[in-house]
Amino acid sequence: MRLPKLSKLELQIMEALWSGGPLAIREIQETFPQKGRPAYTTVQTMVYRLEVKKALRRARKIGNAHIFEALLSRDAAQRRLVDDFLGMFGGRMQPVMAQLIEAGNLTPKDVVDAEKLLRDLSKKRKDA
Amino acid sequence: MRLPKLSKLELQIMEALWSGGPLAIREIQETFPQKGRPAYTTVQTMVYRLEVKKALRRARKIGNAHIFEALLSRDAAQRRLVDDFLGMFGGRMQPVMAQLIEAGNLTPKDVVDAEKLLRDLSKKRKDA
DNA sequence: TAGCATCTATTACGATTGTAGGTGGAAATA
DNA sequence: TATTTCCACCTACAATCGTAATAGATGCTA
Repeated sequence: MRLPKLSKLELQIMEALWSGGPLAIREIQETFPQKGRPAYTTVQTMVYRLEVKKALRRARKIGNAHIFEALLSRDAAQRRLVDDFLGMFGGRMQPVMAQLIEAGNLTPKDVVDAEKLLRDLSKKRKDA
Repeated sequence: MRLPKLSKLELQIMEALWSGGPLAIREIQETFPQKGRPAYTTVQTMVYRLEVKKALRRARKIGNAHIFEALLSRDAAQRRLVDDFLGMFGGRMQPVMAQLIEAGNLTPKDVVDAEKLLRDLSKKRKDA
């Protein structure tokens, strides 16, 4: 399981750790908007499961509370996400782009940004 | 359940109907590559579940075999897919594009195609 | 120190997904 | 017609996910 598959809720928990550094369960729970915030033990369960998947680990303890930190990087998790998503489209990029554009998810600005990113990237690769 | 969520296998079954027209279970099963092809009854189970979700229906009968046809359009299904996917990224397009580019899934040609699509689309919208 | 608040650890349960076996009936074929 | 093949329908089961309750341990506070 080199790149574990994470569900949406698991992703949200990882996001808390990625952007907020090592956190306790309670702190992770509080990163969710009050409206519809999952119960403490729900977050706890998911954290334990993420631990089993080696996506995070117990870094240290404060009082009797464990502090968890991400093991899996945001980038790796998102790579897996993208791969699965492309798999849903038969691995072909074209229909994905078409869908994004048709549905209005992809704006002209996004495309311009993408071009710039591509340019920067190919430059970096040449330099390296 | 206006736009039902479909799993990967369900998607593949729908894909068979979208591209192959109304089909019997056996025919759907045979659209899968021999290597790793799911059992007949596996396909059957998924078809029944898609029926419950109103993603397809029994169109007619040939002999004692039912012929199924898609009710849900490919476009609608993919829209749902994209929405869920974006939801995983917090609904922001930017990190998605960044990820696609970093991972090499999005090539310069894809971006050029995207531009053309965007132009055509804005033209069509103006005309309409 | 007694009690309240907070954590941990364990257990449970329904829904969804992928997987498929078994049984009985219908159709094609020998 | 007898037999083989195919199909429909029902049932089952393990894994994952979201949800959370409960019980027991620990730590803070009056």
